[in-house]
Amino acid sequence: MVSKGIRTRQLIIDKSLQLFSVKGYHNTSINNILEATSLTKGGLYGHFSSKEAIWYAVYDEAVKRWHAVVFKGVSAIDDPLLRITRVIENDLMHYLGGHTFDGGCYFLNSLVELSGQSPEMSRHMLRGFIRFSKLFQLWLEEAETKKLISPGLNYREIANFIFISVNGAAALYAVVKDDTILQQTSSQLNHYLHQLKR
Amino acid sequence: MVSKGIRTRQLIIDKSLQLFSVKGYHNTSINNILEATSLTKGGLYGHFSSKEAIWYAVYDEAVKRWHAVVFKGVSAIDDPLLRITRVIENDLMHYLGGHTFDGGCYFLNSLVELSGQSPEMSRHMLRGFIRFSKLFQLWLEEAETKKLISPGLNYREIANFIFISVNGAAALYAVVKDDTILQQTSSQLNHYLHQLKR
DNA sequence: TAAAATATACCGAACGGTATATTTACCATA
DNA sequence: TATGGTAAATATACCGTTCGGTATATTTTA
Repeated sequence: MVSKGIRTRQLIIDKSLQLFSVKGYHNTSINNILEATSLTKGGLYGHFSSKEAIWYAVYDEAVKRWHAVVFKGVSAIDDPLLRITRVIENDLMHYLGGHTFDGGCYFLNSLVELSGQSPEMSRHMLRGFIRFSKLFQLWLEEAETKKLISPGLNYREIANFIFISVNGAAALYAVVKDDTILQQTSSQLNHYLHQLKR
Repeated sequence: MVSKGIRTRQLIIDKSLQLFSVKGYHNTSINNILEATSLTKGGLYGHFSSKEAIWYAVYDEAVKRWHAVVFKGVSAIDDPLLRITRVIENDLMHYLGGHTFDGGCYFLNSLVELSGQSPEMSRHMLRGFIRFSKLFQLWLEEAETKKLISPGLNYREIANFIFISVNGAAALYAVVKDDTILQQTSSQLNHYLHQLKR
């Protein structure tokens, strides 16, 4: 049995994650978190030294959940292009469409909210984004060596474009809350990837 | 000479627009606006009944400025596909890249921040987005009747995809602050549009 | 000089955070 | 298996500050 402290800490992270992704970081108050967790200040500040410390813990948790959804069944796929297709579909249909987080995409929300505010938190997220984009690049290069796509393409540009489109879809989906947005984006990116083939 | 009241009102809008787009709505306080405008509460609340009222006025002003940049020289273009290309380029290179607003794209920032918060403000923005997307659809239909693109395409899907990609680029550009993001997105969307041609 | 514009002083509430008191969980020992 | 001691976990009460907003006084404009 995991200790009570650990369980409470996880509860704070879980509830804060939902609150941050729905209301945003600044507009979520410590009191909101206390209400959601049925804790009091003592119970919370015994686990985290500040609101910002909660955010970092929440970020790690969010990455974990996102990763579990988006990379499900990917490693078993041989074709690097199919891997990309699968990741895009997982991200759009299962991560976003499956409402992994209530308020849409925690990462995009945090990114937009904090990009003009906290350089440190922004850089923290940016590193994650770049890693994601780099993975696409890697798979595209693998596709070229396997002669699956036309040679001489700009992989960084393509990878960034995919990443950008998926995030743009997340932004729009958060407002319209219409699954066709996700399906359409998935379909469009499929076509896009298909044109890269030789 | 325009009256002093009108000038002050405009000053409040101008400064708030910059603050909102950099810090976000919730994290911009009335005091921040007072500092930026060198006003006091009386001077501000004589022009606006609430912080939210300021937001709506700021939104209108932002639309006006965005419109002026994005549709510059567009009406003179006959080819509907070239009009789309031009709008995309204006949006990416001149609106975003020209730093029309200090903190990136005021619309995307507001959308993401308020989508889980204020249904009314969200709907207000959504209407603008839909109008923008509908314009692309209109131009795509025009392109079809002029036999410039392959028939039977899903214009709503294509229009949304363009819109999504441009907004995704805005999100990423706000953090990386690297113009190549804009150039790459522009280039990718150009290729994308090119493939629609018959 | 009347009206419009702005400043001043203040409101209750909520903010993030802390110091201290109290309760609860857990494990060694009986 | 029961119990006592102790550290971990949580609650309570409070801090100074800032929040959006208002009522009223003063100044400036026209």
